[in-house]
Amino acid sequence: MDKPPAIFLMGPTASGKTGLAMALRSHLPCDIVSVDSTQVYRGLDIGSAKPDAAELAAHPHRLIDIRDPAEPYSVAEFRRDALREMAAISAAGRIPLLVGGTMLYFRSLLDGLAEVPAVDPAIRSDLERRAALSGWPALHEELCRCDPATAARLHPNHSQRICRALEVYLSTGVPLSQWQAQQQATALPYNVTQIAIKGLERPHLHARIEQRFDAMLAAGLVEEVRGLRARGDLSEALPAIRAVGYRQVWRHLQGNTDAATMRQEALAATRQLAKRQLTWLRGWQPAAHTIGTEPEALRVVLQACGGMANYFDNPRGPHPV
RNA sequence: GCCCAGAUAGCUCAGUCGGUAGAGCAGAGGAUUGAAAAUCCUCGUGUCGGUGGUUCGAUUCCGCCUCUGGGCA
Repeated sequence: MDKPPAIFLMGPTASGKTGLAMALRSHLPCDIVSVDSTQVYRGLDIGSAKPDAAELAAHPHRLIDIRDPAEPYSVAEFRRDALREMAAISAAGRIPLLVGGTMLYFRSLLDGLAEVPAVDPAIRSDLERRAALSGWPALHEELCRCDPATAARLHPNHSQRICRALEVYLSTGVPLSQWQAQQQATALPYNVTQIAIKGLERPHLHARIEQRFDAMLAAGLVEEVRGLRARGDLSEALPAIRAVGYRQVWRHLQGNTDAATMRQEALAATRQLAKRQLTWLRGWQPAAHTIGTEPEALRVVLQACGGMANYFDNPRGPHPV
């Protein structure tokens, strides 16, 4: 094995990833990198199930609290940031432990991304304005003319991806499909052990989701969101405020829903998130080791990491640094 | 006790001028290349509250019963 080791710990929301990651650290010399599109935002603490201050002090997480909620983050930035953090961890002779549930982010590390130049944000707002007038199917027809390959893959109602494809073409003059075709195979320079927590029965996972959301409410989630609203510069259009839980509480604070309805909507949104994460995991390539969430899982993890057993004896790793 | 209105999918409800019914939400499955906790696609048989009656045929009309709202006592 030429490449340094790395561990991916993936799983649906509320499956116990964070706890397991922290437990792993007492057995392996690893440092945690968060793979979570919501925990990147400062001030989104309770609702994003961020580890608390004591946990973070004992187990530092990289790529948490790196963004203001008013500034959207993106996969491309994640990939860049994560590779940088992983390199730093490896250079220190430790193992990067990537933990989270944002499956597109994991995917981007495994497969790379097309190198599309940044696009002018004004183009997107213009497209959205036009969509509001004539509907996304009309813009899909337009995409058929400038990027038929991408258009063929997209349903005429698929707002977000039609918008992205059009803005890339309008901004760069080159179809998105062409940028993607030019993408070079960029193998991740790590020997990755992938672990997926997906053994939970659906009713059990739903029960955990409910229990955890009620704990979030008890911990002051509504107050947290009230504070975000009080800033005055945030809106439902931002990815941070669209996050599961935040969106529903935001609507509640606007007076659109009562507390009971807000809770039901948030629970449903969380279940749906977990379902989508499990859909990713079901077809995951290369396949990950599957584990449950109980203590025995730790043993399975360590066994799966057997290839790095030498790290137990030699914390500096198999490579001279 | 009397009067009125309801009772249809897990939930909220629509509908059938009598020919066994369909939306939204929930749920399930899927997609996923710079918003991804996002966005989008597909999937609806349920004693039409119970029971008698009219009818070729009743979830639909009529009677009674049960339950739930509301009103009057």
